[in-house]
Amino acid sequence: MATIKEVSLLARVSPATVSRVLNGTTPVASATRVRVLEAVEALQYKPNAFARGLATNRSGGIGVTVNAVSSPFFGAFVAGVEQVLRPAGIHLMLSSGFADLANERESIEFLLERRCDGLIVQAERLDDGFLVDLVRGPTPVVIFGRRIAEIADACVVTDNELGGRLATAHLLDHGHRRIGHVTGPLAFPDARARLHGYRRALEGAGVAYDERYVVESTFDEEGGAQAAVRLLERAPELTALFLSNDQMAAGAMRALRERAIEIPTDLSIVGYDDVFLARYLTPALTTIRQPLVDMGRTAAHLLLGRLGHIGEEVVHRFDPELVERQTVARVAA
Amino acid sequence: MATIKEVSLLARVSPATVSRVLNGTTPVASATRVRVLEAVEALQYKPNAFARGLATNRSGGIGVTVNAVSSPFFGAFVAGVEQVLRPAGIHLMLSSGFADLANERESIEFLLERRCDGLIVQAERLDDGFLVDLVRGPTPVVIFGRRIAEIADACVVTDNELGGRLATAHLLDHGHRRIGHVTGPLAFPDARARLHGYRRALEGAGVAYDERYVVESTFDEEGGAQAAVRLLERAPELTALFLSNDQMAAGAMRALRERAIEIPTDLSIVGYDDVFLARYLTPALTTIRQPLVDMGRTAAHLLLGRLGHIGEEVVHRFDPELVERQTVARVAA
DNA sequence: GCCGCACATGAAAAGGCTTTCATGAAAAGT
DNA sequence: ACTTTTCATGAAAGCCTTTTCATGTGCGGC
Repeated sequence: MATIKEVSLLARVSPATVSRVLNGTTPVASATRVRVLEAVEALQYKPNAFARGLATNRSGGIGVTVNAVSSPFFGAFVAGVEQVLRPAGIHLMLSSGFADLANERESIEFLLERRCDGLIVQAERLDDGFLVDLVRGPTPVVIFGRRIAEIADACVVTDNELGGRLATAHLLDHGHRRIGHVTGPLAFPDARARLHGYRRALEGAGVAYDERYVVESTFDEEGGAQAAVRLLERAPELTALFLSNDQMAAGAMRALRERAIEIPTDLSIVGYDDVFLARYLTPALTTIRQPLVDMGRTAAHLLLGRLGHIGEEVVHRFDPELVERQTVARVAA
Repeated sequence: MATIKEVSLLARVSPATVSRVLNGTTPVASATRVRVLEAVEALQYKPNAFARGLATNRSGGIGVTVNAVSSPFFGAFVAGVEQVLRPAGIHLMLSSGFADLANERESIEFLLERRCDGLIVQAERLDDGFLVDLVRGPTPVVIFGRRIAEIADACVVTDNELGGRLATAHLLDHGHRRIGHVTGPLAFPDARARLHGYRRALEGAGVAYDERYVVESTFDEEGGAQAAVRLLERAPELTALFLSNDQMAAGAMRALRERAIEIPTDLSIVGYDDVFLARYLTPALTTIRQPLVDMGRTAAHLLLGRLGHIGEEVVHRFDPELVERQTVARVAA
């Protein structure tokens, strides 16, 4: 593989000049510039990323941590990130935290050691303090999917409370008054915000919040199934259920079907996330969509800004929206 | 950030010795070793990846290209890869090709320029010749999901023909004789192999292959929907359909439901891939599963082997298996 | 027609690590 | 006890860029 020196020899200039041509740092006489470019072409010269990194202390790569590469979220989000970073010549270094505290921390340290120029972090378990320190540290960081007040302008989030309100309001609009809610683990801010939105929507409609109608569970199918069953045993008068994510909703739907509860005739359901599968459930799931691709793009733009590239104006908080499908029925008022 | 020199000063040794301790390249007297390690600890020293790369010409990272990060495939596969690479201290550099020829080539070149130590490539569009050259080039490469005879030991694949046979045999076993097949674009070797399996299974069961029963389409829902409709118009006597992937099957199911064709009563369906959504379709889709996580792990192991790490014995060709759910009904013989 | 300037370019240092080669001390052999 | 070998360690070169500083050329201004 050719080095800058060989190029400089062929072009009869110094290595410094080659560097200048390639990086555009200093004007170079156009005659010499062409000579250099020809030499580069002839030798198929590609700058050595290590040497460049050593000299500039920048890597041209940014790190991305996600809770789980295999989560359905992840794909759309990373696709968005890549869409903007790739044209900027920046590559992605990937590491997943598998929703485990130690692992998430390790992922980040791993990436940091690799001296990436910036970091996009989607963390579920790490506490706010850690993230605040991280953002205030030397490496530019943007936090995805979590809003932390002290570092709000490093965060790209959706308004989970709004989402919770939308979901609940949709049910209220359809005449439901006894609406249950299965939250995710309340350790997750997302789950808390959605719950809060649920509560506010109810109160806004003059429906009293009843804590018997709320149950906390895990963010997976099994969690949704069990919680739904438990909730209906405890409060059979419920006419609708809002679940804190689509997987949970899917689990609930299955469990209820097994118990011969018709959806939406007997019970209406709203999920959250508009994950791929929502469309495929039967009946198709009414849910709340987060604009993941856009959020990925935004996170990337934000990071570019922090890296000193010309920053676009950027929205930090995205509004989720309701996607109406077939799991909500109207109920007599 | 501390450098090796500062460590060496603190430990009262030369930088060379520090390097030796850290890399274990040369034995070091245990007394000095402890001193060095203590100094490393005290200064929180992390070797500079650039300098190291420059000196060794290795990056400690491997590149992964996939056709689309957002494909449901991708997550499971990458998770497998990461499971083995991460403990080896190797990081992933990611680039997606978006199933576009120019893009795929570019992805690979991008990664190569970044001097990654190895490459795991899942390419859909690139021709065999390119991949052969790539594998024979200086950088270790393993090819995922595609078998090329000349470089078979760099390939990790499933036996798509076997998969096609399994799907078809399952239908035959259930008494079906008039079985349609919607193939993916025949430009894809996977699609060809599945078709071939379908054909062999039929012939093995003494059922004549009828090309009116086969239609080529795209690997997405729309493709599946249109092809299924077309096929049934052309050959209403069909009692079963084997589709070359799950997305297609999902599309077909939806289109058929709209035409009041009951599944599996009126028509049985088998998909391929056992993508996440297969479980969630109603009725749940009977399909062929590929062990993606295992394949990812294997690809990673294989690459490690080529990188000179102790290589585990490795299986290159995985057997897919049938996952029986609810879209196949028995038919009177 | 001379001085000072701008401008293009080169020389060289710096960046942090690995690795080869050399050296000195200790261990083994006679 | 003296030479030979082994072993631990240090000195220094090399990896390839970028970037600062210096130099030389040609030009405009007086």
